Amino acid sequence: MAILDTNTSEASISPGRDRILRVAAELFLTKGYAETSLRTIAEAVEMRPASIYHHFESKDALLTEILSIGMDAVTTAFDAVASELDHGEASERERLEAHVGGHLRALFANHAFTAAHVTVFPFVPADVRTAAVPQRDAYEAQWTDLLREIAPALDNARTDALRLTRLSLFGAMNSAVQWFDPSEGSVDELAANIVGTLWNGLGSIASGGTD
Amino acid sequence: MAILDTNTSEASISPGRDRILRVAAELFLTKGYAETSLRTIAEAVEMRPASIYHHFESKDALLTEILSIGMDAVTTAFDAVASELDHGEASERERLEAHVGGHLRALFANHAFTAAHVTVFPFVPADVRTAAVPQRDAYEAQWTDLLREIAPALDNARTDALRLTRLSLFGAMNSAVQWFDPSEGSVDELAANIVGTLWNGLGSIASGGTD
DNA sequence: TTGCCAGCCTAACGATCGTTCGGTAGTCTC
DNA sequence: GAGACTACCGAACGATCGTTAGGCTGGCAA
Repeated sequence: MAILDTNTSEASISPGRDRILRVAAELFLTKGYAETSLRTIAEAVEMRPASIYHHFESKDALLTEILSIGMDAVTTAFDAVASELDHGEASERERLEAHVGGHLRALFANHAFTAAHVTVFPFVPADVRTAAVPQRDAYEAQWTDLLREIAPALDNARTDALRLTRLSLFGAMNSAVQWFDPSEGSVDELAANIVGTLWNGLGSIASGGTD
Repeated sequence: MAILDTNTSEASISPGRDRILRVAAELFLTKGYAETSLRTIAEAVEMRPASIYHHFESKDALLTEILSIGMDAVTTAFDAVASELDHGEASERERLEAHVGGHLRALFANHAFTAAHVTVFPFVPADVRTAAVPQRDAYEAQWTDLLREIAPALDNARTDALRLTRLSLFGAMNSAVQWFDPSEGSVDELAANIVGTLWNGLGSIASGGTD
């Protein structure tokens, strides 16, 4: 899956450009956007600051593309899982687990790009944020629809249960990026684990019975 | 509950100082730490930049105190709930709901101070971060212990279920700060809602049965 | 009345920021 | 081999950053 050549009509893969994107995404993720200077990025890719402007219009444009790549990765993963599921007859739980697995795989495969979305997004310049919002909202809507299909009873405007469930799920999935090491454990196992927790609930294993 | 006079041995409440803390916390939360200049803070409190240095040693020191106030607020809330629960005989679910309510109340009462912890923390300067880590870890441990007591079966090192549950719960609680309006709905209802979702699980209301 | 100090000020410091201008090597085309 | 283009560079621009030095002012203590 070619994640790095977003909105490039031709397959014009520039090693320098890609390197900048990858390194900058990593730095933005770990240090923050404002905290990462173009000189830091340039040093990390063994270039001079001015050279970055040959590939990107501005620092903001660089960030915008990084965020877009990240959303593309998870959106593509979601669609791929959805079309796979179309063929068979999967249970609700299996559907959910498949999508969680897809999200997690995209998360770890494009680590810095997708994770940057989680941590950096609240603080990016207003222009960059508004540019990224539609893509984010669309992905969010895909999950909302999925959860609504799986558990229609959640869709109660008064209690916001659907929203809460989605947020809990995203919280669990996205925070995994900060502690789970895919080289040590299987991502599928992690997905099964997350869905299991969400599916069965705490009540089923509480020490004092099921209330 | 006097949240604002942390580590001040005497009750020396300075209006100017408190104002700076409150406004800075709000700005750090919404715009980010590096993105918020001392001149912006000064303007917001109707002072000159230099005046801030009469109250705080540096920008980092200001942030350090803000983070500390935030952790104090939730820790104090947790302890208060715990000592209240000591008297009666609460069920597991009631205990959990009481603590979630306590966390949420502290979250909304000291909005900017506690919420700053959630969004800003990953990017704060290294010195500030290491200073804040012990307080954070201690609060995290309180919740881990609580969840372990409520559902000992979660404590399985292989599957990380305990960790996942805590992260899901924190994800749901802390993200509430970004969309829940305490003037429109009751925080207790929100707590009951969050715990209800976590307790019963998705399986109990899935459209296709309980798997 | 004098002295002190908290609280805030003006003015400026050096450092660092994103960005731009005018190049120079190498490669490819005709 | 002339011209064009890609990829990069050195050097500098103005703006903004956190921070500091030194001064003013009003109220409280002696």
